[in-house]
Amino acid sequence: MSEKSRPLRADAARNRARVLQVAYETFAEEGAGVPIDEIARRAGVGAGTVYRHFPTKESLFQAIVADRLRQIVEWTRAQAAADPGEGLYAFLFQMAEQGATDLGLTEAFAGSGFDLAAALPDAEREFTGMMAEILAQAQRAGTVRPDLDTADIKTLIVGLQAMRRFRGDSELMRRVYPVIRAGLAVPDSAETSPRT
Amino acid sequence: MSEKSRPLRADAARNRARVLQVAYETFAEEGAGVPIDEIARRAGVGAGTVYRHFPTKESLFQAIVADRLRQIVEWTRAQAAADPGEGLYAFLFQMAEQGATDLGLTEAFAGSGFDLAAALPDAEREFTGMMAEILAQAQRAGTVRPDLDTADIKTLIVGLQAMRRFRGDSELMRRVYPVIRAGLAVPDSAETSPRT
DNA sequence: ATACAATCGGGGCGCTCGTTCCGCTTAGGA
DNA sequence: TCCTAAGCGGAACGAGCGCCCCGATTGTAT
Repeated sequence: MSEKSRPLRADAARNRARVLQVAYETFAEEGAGVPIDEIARRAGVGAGTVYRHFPTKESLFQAIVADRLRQIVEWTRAQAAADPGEGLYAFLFQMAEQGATDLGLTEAFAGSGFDLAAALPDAEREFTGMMAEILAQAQRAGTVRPDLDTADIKTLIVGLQAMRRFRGDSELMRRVYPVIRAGLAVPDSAETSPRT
Repeated sequence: MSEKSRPLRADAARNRARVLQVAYETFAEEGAGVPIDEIARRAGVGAGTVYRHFPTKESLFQAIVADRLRQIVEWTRAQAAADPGEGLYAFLFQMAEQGATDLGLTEAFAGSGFDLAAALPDAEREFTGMMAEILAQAQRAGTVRPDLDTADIKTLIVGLQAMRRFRGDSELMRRVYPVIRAGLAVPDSAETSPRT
């Protein structure tokens, strides 16, 4: 519908790109709660300039999250193509690491005052579709227990990101990741859970 | 130092108790971000009354978290005494369920703008001590892998609470809890983690 | 019943933050 | 170079919220 109606003046295009870049970094560092003024200041523009390009703070945040999701889908597909059995694990632990570096994405994922599926239905659909693919791949390869679906994976991502954010350093990798990995592996015998 | 300097008037004592109770429920429902006015309204008092009993919003929140931690320590010790091997799991999944019902506690635990150890050093110490006990118990009983410490358990709690909050219903129990349980169990062979 | 101090309530101050407005600046075609 | 409209910045507005203040109220000792 609203393609490039007019070519956008050179300085305006420059500012828009700069705002996007700075907003990405700032949301990653500070989360969705950061004031627009802070983003404007870091970008070296006035608040009005931000609002000319993005009608609300929410829309700016959404634009960045959508872009981020697209990057992750692309990265993950490449990983899964290289090693189908490991793709799901690579994806999972990559998402966990995002918890340490990208607070905005983590919040968007955990649904802290932001409904991903409602705000970005297309991006969410593609993301979930990609998850379904690599999960099925891993299950076919026998590296992940078969009684899990994409909703479970999403839940684990939210948990892993929270853990990663809680623990600042890579201790998480050395201790908790193996626990999760062991939990996701196909159980040896018939029983899925030891008790109850 | 500041014991009961004076007996506190009857209506004042009543209001104080009412504020505490209502604040507990409100923080649990809405999280630490809820306005003091909302708590005052629900308690049927003025905002000034809240501030006479608790000098800051933060101090009210702390009082409630401290109380909550004490309850959990007590409950968990009883569970662990009944079944040493299961105590750690009972504790872990109980904490996860708190994620669904007590947002305030979850935030305090995850450190969302609240440093538990700094704000309530005594309560935090007792809580961590209790965790060390039941973890050692479970490891002695052979139900939990030995290469984990209390920091790992805290990390898992943060993750589990985030997951429980993300998923509204008890699906979590049926799918994700067994994964965590399987991950925490003592590995069959020598290897702790399959790869890398 | 009376008096007085403890307590109460809620309006108000000060600050933060999202969003808007408008007079000034400047890109870029003629 | 000149003109015009696109674009700019940041002051300002309104809403939300923590916390304080003070005149009105009420428990309680006498």
